[in-house]
Amino acid sequence: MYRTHTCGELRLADAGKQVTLAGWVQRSRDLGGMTFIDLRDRYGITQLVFNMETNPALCEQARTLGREYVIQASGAVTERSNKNPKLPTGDIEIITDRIVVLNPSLLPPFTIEDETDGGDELRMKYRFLDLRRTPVRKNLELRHRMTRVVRIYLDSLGFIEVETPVLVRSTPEGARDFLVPSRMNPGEFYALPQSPQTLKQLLMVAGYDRYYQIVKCFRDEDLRADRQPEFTQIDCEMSFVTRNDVLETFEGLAKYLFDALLGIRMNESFPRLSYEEAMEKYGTDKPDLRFEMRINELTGQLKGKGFGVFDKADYVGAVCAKNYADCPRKEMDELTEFVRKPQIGGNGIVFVKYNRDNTLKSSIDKYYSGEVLRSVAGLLDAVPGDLILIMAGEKMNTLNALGLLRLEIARRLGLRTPGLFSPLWVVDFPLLEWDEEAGRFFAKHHPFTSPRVEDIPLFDTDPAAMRANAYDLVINGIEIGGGSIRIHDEMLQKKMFRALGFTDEEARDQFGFLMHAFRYGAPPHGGIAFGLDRWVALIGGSETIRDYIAFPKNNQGRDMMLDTPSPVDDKQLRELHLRTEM
RNA sequence: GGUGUGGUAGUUCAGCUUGGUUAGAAUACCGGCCUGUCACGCCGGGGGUCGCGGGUUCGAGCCCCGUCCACACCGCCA
Repeated sequence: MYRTHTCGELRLADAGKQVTLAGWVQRSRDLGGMTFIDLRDRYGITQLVFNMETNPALCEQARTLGREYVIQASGAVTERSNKNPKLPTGDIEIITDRIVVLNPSLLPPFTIEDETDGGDELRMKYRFLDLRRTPVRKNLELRHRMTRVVRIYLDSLGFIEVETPVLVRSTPEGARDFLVPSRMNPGEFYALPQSPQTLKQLLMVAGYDRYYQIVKCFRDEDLRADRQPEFTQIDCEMSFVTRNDVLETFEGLAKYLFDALLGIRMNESFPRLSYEEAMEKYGTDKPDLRFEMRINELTGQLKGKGFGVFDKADYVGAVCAKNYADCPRKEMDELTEFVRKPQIGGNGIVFVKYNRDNTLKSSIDKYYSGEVLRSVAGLLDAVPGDLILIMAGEKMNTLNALGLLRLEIARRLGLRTPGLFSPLWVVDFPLLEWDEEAGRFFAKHHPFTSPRVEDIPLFDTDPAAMRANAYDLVINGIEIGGGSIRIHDEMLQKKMFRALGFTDEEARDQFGFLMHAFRYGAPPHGGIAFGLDRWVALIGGSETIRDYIAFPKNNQGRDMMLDTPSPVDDKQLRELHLRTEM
């Protein structure tokens, strides 16, 4: 037995016990006559003490221990004369009588502290050392508690977890697939699943009416702070349910999670916003509702009054920043620069200050009467002290720019309150999206999403106007999950594939297994999938999911620690029929 | 594919605006002193291909061009 206790559990009540601890040397303090060593493991830190007077040989040995040496120490738990209130074990120390070096350590390239001196790159390369740090460990512990809570909740509702294969069939729709060559089937490939979508639908056909799986998914697309090529979904599907059944079931999951992990009670029902409403009011399909600052359309009020920029515009809209009328010139310039960035593509901003003396001041005063501006202020619920920011241009571009401007102002004014969570459902997404480049429609969600029943006739007249039985859970401006009521009828599924430009043969080729299954009694069904990494990062207070993944990939999709992707032997390539010449 | 920021001691950074003596700080590391520290303290020390390549110049960490790498974002992500 290497240890009798962990480094985090001994208290004053344990004083007098003879114990053996094992762990890593966090730090040592050599005071000459005596030496202290902080011994660390997953559970905490316990102080070892060595005295030159009572045991000089051992004290000398303790001085030779370097950072991150793995040691075993035995001794008596003793009440400290100088207690450390910052440490749970700070009332006691171990008067050590024996140490064994289990393994020495090279000097770590960065400090193993809560606030490390190591940069991101180095920490990723030495992730096994970074994982020793308390903040990183706490992130993984949070992730563990979260998956546990998810399983408890879904199990209580009769969901069963079913594993689906990782080697599946490549599909043309959606993200780029990771491909796996088949040795036994020359020239043919498996694909890693982008999600278990069709498999869970087949489980519904099989009658497993409440399924879930905490499952790795793979997408070969460029990375972001909140996107990794392999990530984890909480994947769920139910049979004999309406959209409302699904939303209520998983609103329950969200509430249960926030309560269990953060002690936050969400008593109100989550607001439900249509996609159209979200776009009109917030300029995005994933609005941050921690603050208001809605977008208001002003096209009717401001267009056609002689101000060229607005007259030419397809759309004029504005947001009202509360208590921001004192915004200095420099900040107004920065905001203008912000919307003009190529990624945003705004033309500029017209600022209207609602001064505290009740006057309105803007650069467009000469084009608009006081009454017009005052009515605009009224429409925006502006009061003295507020700042109105107006943008104009093509409608969707301008809404998008106003949406980003809204977030930027909120960031500057500190309105995106950490620790506050504002969830909502966004519903009624468009079913299809026209792709100019490909010259055809693509499914906005995926090709198995059902259209709203009343919109089905539009398949033949106006596909772009069709709304889907799809929904997203959005919290604080982050898309946490999404799903839909699926198509369970072969004919409707065929119609959908035709709308996406598939011939019947192509559809049968790619998704024949699903369409075929629909002929054998497919129940009405629907479901949802949540991004576990994003959700745990949100709860942990970060927007970087890497912090919550034990071994993440970098921007280029590389694992810096394993140093992979990497070349492979010609022999392997030949076996896989990827190389024929010798 | 594109835009931006960065790359200088083991590490995190300053120095670059305005080119000019031996490239600094903190921390880590090493040595010495120290019996109640807990971010111990004090004294001393070692440590640099200024990412890489080219150019301008009497002279480049600093200016210019190219390139590689990291991070953030756009495209992309059903």
